[in-house]
Amino acid sequence: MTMKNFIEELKWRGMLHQDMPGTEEHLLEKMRSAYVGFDPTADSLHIGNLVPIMLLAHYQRCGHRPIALVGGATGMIGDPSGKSSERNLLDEKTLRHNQECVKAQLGHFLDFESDAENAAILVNNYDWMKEISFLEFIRDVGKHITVNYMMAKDSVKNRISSESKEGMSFTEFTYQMVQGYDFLHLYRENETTLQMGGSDQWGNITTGTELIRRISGGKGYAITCPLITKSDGSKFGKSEGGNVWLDAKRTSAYKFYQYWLNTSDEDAEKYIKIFTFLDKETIDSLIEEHKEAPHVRVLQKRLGEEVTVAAHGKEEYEKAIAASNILFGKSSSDDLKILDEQTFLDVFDGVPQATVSKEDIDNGLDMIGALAAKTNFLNSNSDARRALKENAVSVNKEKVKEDFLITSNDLIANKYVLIQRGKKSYFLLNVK
RNA sequence: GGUGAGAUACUCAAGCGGCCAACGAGGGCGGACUGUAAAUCCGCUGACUACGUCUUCGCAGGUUCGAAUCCUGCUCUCACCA
Repeated sequence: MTMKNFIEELKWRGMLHQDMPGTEEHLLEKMRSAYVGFDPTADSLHIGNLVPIMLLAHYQRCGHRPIALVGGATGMIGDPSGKSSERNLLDEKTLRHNQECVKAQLGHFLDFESDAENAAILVNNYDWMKEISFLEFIRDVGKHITVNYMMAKDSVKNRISSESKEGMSFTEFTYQMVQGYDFLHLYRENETTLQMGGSDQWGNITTGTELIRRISGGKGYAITCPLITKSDGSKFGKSEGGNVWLDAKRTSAYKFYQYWLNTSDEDAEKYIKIFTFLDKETIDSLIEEHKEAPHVRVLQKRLGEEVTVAAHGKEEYEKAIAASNILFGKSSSDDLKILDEQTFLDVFDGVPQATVSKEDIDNGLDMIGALAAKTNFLNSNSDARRALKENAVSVNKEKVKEDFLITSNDLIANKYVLIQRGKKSYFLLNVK
């Protein structure tokens, strides 16, 4: 089996931040195993985790074996990297639950199932860490690393010195040892010779290679990828609602797709290389196409498609497209009325709702009542009047005036009325 | 403890007896334009039974036909001096 040059691949995709000398040659020799750690602090990964996931996925496509390590043990300690304060600890039951969820999500990107030589493996460091006693650990592992070495790491320095008043517990100080031990363990058990991670993980990873060298006399390698930024300076992976999660229950496929679609032009060029498996020629021609007609947003659309299909599947992606067309396209009230109830609810998932009685509708519901008096969608009747005067209000996608009355003719699926203020705020009237 | 300055809407900040629901800026919202972007332009931004009425300018009283504006007390903030 010939290996595709993984380092080469990372370079043109802009995913290589640092690599340990000799890594490229090491990977070209034959199939190697590499791992990335995932933190099971929640029952879902978010798109911030997507970069390390893609590292593994690209790695597998280059012919190597990816290992996803769920940090059951390390998650109990908390990584001090980039954290200014002590972290809360999770109990074992929560961790186990989270691990199961994370595992399912990784399956969308990595091939765990096939019997190919380089099928992905999932491991949990709790499984080996729980057997080790404290005495054993400090004698067999701790003996090999000096405190001086550990103190020199940025993650530790930042917390102990300078303006940080919080200090750092012994537990967090130990973190790098525990993570380092993972590498040693995988090196011994699975012939894992490479650890990858975000650039903030460099310090932790090198503690691992150090342990491998000192204890086993072997050689471990390291690759880090840059932290993903957004050109406008805001944080990647956050929308108004908080994190963008991979779990559809937390972030609907529609919102997930929208997040990618709203990427700025500049970022889209970067992201399409990182978050999709498209080859260089395809991406180059897409970028070319995008430059000629930026308003068509081919880059954003393709990016959204690739990532959404990967994370949620083709069907969910198509629903997201349909929803997007309804919300942002030139859809009319007729388009809305065709929708079945379930699709309708999916599209307007998370939109504020209020219930009004059937009689109100039969008598004809005036717009002040629909917007404020009976529903509290807007803060006050004045606000409602203002919105109407501004020509901002639509019922079922059609602009209405102050004297409009909602009647049973306006019901969608016989029980809903869609009200809008402006382009972006939607309200759903539920008729009972 | 002493002296001085201040407290105005989401934020900053005018106003210092009637023309004040309160200038202006930022923010927010809406409209036009547009690519579901950026920039730009325009409008709105206390409430209500709405050409009018009511409640708001730290809190409580008072003077006056009339107070955010003047007086008294209180609370808090800031600056300077002990």
